[in-house]
Amino acid sequence: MSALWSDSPPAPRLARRLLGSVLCTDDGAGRTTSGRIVETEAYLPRSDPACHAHHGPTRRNGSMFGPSGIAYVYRIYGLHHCLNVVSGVVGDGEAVLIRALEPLEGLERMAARRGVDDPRRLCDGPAKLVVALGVGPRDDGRRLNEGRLRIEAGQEPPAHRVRVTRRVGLTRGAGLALRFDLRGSAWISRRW
DNA sequence: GGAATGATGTACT
DNA sequence: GTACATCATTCCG
Repeated sequence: MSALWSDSPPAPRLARRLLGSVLCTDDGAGRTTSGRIVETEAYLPRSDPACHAHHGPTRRNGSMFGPSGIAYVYRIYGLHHCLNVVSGVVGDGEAVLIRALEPLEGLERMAARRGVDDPRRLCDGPAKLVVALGVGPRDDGRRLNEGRLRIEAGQEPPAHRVRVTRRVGLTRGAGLALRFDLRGSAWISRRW
C-alpha cells in the first residue's frame, strides 16, 4: 500500500501529499502516459455541501465510501469525467479531486487523445487530464497502488511550496479553502 | 412526477 | 466574455 494513504488520511491532508506525486496509466501495449500532480481539491462529506457524498451513498458515488487509495470517477455536466482519490476510512465519503498535471511521459499519446498539441493545454483541468491519460468510468473503484492506473508517491512539498485557495467552479461550499497547488507551477488549470 | 443544477471544456462573437 | 452540450442527482410540488 502506498505511503500516501496507508494511514487513511483526511482529504485535506491527502490533497497536500499528492502534490508532486505522479499519476500513470499503461495502455496495455507497454506504453505509459504520466504526469506530476500540481493541483488538487479536497471534498468533505459533512461540512461541505459541494461534496458528492454530502447526501449519503447513491449509485454514482459508491466508491467514495470505500477505502483510501481507490479511484472515484464520475461524470460531470453529462459529458466529461473527473478523477478523485478516495481518502479517510471506509464509510467516510471523502475524496481528493485531481485538477491538473505537469505532463511527463507519453506527450504524443496525450496529444492524440486530446486532439490538442500545446503541452500546456493537455492536462490543465480535471476533465482534460482524464482524457489525456485514458482514464474512464471503467476505472471507478480501482485501486491506485498497482495495475494500469497508479499513483507513484513523490516527496510531499514543504508547506511554503503549497498554495491554499478556495475551490474552482462551485456555488455551494465556495468559501472553503480546500484547493491546493504547487506554488508557481506553470501547469495549473486555466480557469483559476 | 417534473424542473433545475452542476467539482467542465470548447467554440464562437 | 457568452452559449451550449447532456445526464445523474437534487429539489420542489
